[in-house]
Amino acid sequence: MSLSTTFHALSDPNRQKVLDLLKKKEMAVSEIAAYLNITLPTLSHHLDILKRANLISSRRDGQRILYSLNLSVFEEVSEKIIKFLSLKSKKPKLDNFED
Amino acid sequence: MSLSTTFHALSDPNRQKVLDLLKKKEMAVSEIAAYLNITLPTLSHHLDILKRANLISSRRDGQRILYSLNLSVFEEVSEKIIKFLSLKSKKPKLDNFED
DNA sequence: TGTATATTTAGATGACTATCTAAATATTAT
DNA sequence: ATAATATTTAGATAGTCATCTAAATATACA
Repeated sequence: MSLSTTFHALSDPNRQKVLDLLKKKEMAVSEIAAYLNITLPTLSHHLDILKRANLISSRRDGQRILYSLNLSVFEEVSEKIIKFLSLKSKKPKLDNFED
Repeated sequence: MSLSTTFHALSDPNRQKVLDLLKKKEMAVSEIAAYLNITLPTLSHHLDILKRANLISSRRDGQRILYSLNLSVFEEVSEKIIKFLSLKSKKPKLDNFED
């Protein structure tokens, strides 16, 4: 997953809210929706983007589908971003950019 | 500046390269261009986006325009992003999102 | 003053985004 | 089986994005 894909996934306020919610606990779609002013299809779309960015996962529980943060991936990604933001990095290997 | 604006500014690989270059030193547009496979107008556009996100500044030096990282802002922004990425954050005040 | 160099602005294009309503799918309960 | 609940998919729309070429602006040099 490229840094750009990750940054893009994080660049929408509704997706940021979703992640903030899922940091606390696993949640069903309609439960998440209660915190956002968007329709369920739109939320579904955002969840799909976060899923493709590998930041969250889902599992079915009866009628509901529960979404949760991909903890380990999220941490990896955070590391990567922090490294990118770091000013002390000596050799930015420009040719090695994934993008 | 909202987190979304910042994430968006960071979500393009060419802009990431520009920032990585400017972390090292102040650079003229054509100097930066040498590292990227885009035309000067496109680079100019990216510089404008980074500038609007308050991540970089420019000053004229003769014919050239030198771009540099807004060090203090860049650090502030990094802090903000790191806080957002932090899993230990207790109370994500969802209603207080800038976005 | 005219020419070369550096950068930005204007205008266009095709791709992608967030959003919606309506319809489809899947599960549970009666 | 039928109805209710939960979520996703389909299809449309208006807006934004990265990119380009061509033209404009600004500075320096001869």
